[in-house]
Amino acid sequence: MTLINRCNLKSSPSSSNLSIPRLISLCKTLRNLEQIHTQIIRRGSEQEHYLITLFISALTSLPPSTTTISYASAVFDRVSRPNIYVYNALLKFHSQHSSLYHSVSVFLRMTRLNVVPDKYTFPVLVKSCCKSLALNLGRGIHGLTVKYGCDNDLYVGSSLVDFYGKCGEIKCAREVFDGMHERNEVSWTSMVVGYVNVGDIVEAKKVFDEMPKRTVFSWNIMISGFVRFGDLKSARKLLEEMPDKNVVSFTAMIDGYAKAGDMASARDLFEQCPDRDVVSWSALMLGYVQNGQPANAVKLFLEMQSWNVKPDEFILVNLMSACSQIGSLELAKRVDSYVNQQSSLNLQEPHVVAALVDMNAKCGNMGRATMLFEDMPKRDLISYCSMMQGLSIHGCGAQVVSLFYRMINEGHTPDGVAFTVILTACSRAGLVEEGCQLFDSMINEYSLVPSTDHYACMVDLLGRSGKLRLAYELLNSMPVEPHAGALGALLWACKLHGDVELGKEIASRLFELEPQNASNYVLLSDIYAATDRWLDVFVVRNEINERGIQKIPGCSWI
DNA sequence: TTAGGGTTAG
Repeated sequence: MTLINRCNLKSSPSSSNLSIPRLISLCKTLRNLEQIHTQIIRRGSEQEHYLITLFISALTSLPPSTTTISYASAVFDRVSRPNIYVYNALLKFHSQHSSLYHSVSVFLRMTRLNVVPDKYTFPVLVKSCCKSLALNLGRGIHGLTVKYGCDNDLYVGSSLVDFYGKCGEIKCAREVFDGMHERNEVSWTSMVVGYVNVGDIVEAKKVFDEMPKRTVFSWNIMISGFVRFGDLKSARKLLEEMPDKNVVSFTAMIDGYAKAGDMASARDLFEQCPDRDVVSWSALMLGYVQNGQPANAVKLFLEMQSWNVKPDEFILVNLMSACSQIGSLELAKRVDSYVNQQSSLNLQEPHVVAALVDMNAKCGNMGRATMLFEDMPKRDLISYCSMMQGLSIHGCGAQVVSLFYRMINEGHTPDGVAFTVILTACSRAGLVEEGCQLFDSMINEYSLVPSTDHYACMVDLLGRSGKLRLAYELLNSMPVEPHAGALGALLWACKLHGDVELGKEIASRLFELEPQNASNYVLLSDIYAATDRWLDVFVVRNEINERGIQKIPGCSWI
């Protein structure tokens, strides 16, 4: 039965137009709207601005898809002389569903046809610029608000404050904000968002404190602002003071505790959280994954299912990461088949496939990982990195290198992460020449600045292959102080190749950097022991005891 | 005539 029949509304051309707005307001799906559209055409109402405005607005509230974009444009294009309402409805549609290009071309078309933009035109246009961080275009539009006399409007002002703040132009945001004739909670909140965005948490708090009226939005932005800059104490204080906390407020705080590694507090707050949604479950689960508690992440997933919360792709990616950490092939198989049963999810999403590839590779099912990777209709940088990483941990260095070049040939530009993966693979497989060439191309061809991790990879690569002096020179040529990882890699190499003198020097630098890390002392004592320097062994061991350093007992999974 | 606006989170 169609919507028309269900509503028991006549569809004859003589019936009043009022029935169509009523029908449009009842539409929940694209299919419903298509039925109404048929009615509009049948009644010859395609030129009625009122109806078309309502129709495009209804399309705007549907979930985004390529079908709705072409549909909205097609409906609009049939109107011979659209008025400002129709234009504004289409602009709003584009600001939410499609690219800045669409919005701008609609705007240009309307001004060319002498349709004068009004105070409703600019907020949506500014929002489109904001989404793309199109600063110069936004500035131009700001100028046009003045030209068309809309700059004193509350909504235009608020959208500009938001726009400048999000683009990092905080001075411009403040200027617009200070010049506003009238402000409401949204204008104030946008100002707070701007300061949080540029990292000026002090000024953000000042504006927040000055706000005449705070909303749940403004409280939540301030809490997540403190969380973002690691000030958990202030965030928690605000959460306690907040009158009507919602799930977002709690989730921001849970996120903060999880990032700080305080999973006990995160869990505690999660228990107190009202109306927990999939985002709050996800925040806690990600915390468990990132803090090396994969078993708790899996347990939480099972708990979530008993609460009948539908997992989304973030939850499943977390579940797969947890599974990768556990490394159980049995669990991986179950999770793999579970994920594949989730028909509501887009399994072609690159990051979902990347997680599946990663999980299978880390749990020892390289066959399945390869199949998933090769079956992808389109491979992106992330999926390539997952596959290369998988091959790398299985020691297939040569395959990683050829995959890396295949990735480039497919038109992807390697980033810092991709180079970390490839350099690690070269190091593991002893591919010294390839590694050096790649490190060189990273700097000279791709203009990337190597991070301390990249240097650590190279030091490891050179060190393992016995080129200790080269590794040492590279270490000293680093523009920033090498971190413990790079020094530690060289110390290992010294042990491997029995270089006592270099080992001594590197160890002393490491002792300064991490005086309480027992493994550095043990490594140095091993280096001495290998060359029968037992007195030195004694001195180092003694130092461990004197400094009260706790040795972590060795353990094995085997 | 009727119609339309801006701010939060993995």
